Amino acid sequence: MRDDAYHHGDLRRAVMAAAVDAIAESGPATWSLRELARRAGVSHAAPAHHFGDKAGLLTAVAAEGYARFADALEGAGGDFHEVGLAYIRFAVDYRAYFEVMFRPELYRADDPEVAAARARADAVLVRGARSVAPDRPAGDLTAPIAAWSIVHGFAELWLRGALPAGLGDDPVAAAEPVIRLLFEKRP
Amino acid sequence: MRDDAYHHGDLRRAVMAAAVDAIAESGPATWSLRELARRAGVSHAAPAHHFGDKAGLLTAVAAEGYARFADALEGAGGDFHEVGLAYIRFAVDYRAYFEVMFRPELYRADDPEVAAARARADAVLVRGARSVAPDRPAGDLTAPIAAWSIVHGFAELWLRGALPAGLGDDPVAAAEPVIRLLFEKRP
DNA sequence: ACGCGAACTTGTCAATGACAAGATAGGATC
DNA sequence: GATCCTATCTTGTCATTGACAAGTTCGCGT
Repeated sequence: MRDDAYHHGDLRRAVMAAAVDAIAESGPATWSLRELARRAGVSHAAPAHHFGDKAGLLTAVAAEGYARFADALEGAGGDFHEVGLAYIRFAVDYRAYFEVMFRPELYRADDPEVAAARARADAVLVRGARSVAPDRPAGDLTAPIAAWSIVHGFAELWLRGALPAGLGDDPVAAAEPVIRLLFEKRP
Repeated sequence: MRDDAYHHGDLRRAVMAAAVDAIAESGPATWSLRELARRAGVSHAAPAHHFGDKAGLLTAVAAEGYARFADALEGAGGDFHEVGLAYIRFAVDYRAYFEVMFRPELYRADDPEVAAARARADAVLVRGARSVAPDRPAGDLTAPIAAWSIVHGFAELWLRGALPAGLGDDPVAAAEPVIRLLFEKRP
């Protein structure tokens, strides 16, 4: 509100945004709470009030990440081909969230808000992955796991810069034929 | 050698082993150089002599990891089905190495020793992955990337504990049908 | 015997995460 | 309008850490 405000106005959101920026720039371990506080123009202990400690901040990031992730997957349609592309698009567009989400040692994975959003995302994956191999029995998790693995692996490898050059700069386009390989009709 | 030895004897190896243990226990960020020094019974600055700084130690871990990784893949036979299972077996058995290797922001990825071992592993992957879709032209990277993605994704998800229960406790056995799904003959 | 370099120690500094205790604002209640 | 009250933020402090500098010890070659 005011420049010299004792109350920042929306410190929680400001610190989270700064954290996401910092993580996207250089990973989830190169910044400090104190640096985020400086960026937000508050004292070094102000973030602790909202998040408790560093793990608390990362828990909040993971919770928001899983919520956005579930939204993205739910909005992608029932076919896994599209769910898979949405998975990869999320990983690239919301890289910071994605990197935190799949590093449970960084935050409190048993946080109820995190668990709920994560369950929502998992449901989309299991449901959508049936289309990979519709002939398999319902209890067989082979196809969902194969589908999940291939999109997750592609996303991780892309983010790490491990994939060979020559794929272009659009990860979703590059992933499209890769995912299709798993979907091709079988005899 | 001697208990009160000024020279530890093999500090480099001792610190590396302690680091690998610590990383396997609780990730690549929860320990400190000083703690490793304490475990090895040396002063807080002794590790720096061998590794320079923390990134130097992690670079050494990554280099040794990639070397062992390349050995494991090369010894798995030419068929990608077996290479893929070896990939997953390595990720689980040498979890600490694997987790560092695929986190280039933690170490100096341009280190020549790292780059050489990594190139060796990449070669096995590209060569072996041809068997996934032998009908594709040689320059087409779709099949290698699909194969790499599915095993890497499975390994990551397994390590993170993200996969549903009910798969048993043997990741290699659990991965076997998943990988086969990608290999099934197509019309 | 001697030097010389590698291996390790001691000492120090700024930065950090965590915590405790105090200050302030802005609304609720009377 | 005065008073309280609670969320929000500050100031101050402590142990720990990574990094660096300078000194010490060892063992090997000559």
